[in-house]
Amino acid sequence: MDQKRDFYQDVFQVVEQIPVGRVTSYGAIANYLGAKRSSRLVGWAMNTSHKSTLSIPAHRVVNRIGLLSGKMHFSTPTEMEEKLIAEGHQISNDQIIGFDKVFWDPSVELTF
DNA sequence: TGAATGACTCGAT
DNA sequence: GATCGAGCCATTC
Repeated sequence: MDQKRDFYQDVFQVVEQIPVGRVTSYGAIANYLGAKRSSRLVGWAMNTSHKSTLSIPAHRVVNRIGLLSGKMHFSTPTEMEEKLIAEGHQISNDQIIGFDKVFWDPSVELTF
């Protein structure tokens, strides 16, 4: 399992690379890792990230439509949108407004 | 060991 | 254009 942990480490590293005021999607991270089909694993990585001592800005990671699908996994269901709002984002109906504008694609920004 | 689940995504109807 | 179903990979019970 330790080897599999590297996958999480990579996910965490990518999430930490997300600049403030920008967000990305699980599929984008999975695609960057070369496994866009493993988007679910990214979600699991976020779940495990909460256990990690590292502070993973999981609130900057949403599904492909900018919906806060994982807000319910935070300490409080509103913590995710609260943090996003604190970074200057606008949330409407648990969805990020202008998601296309704030979308941050690691495979493009990091120019792998 | 086997089966079920999950913070997703894409394709088909 | 919108809705429904199947797929994929790793972890957990």
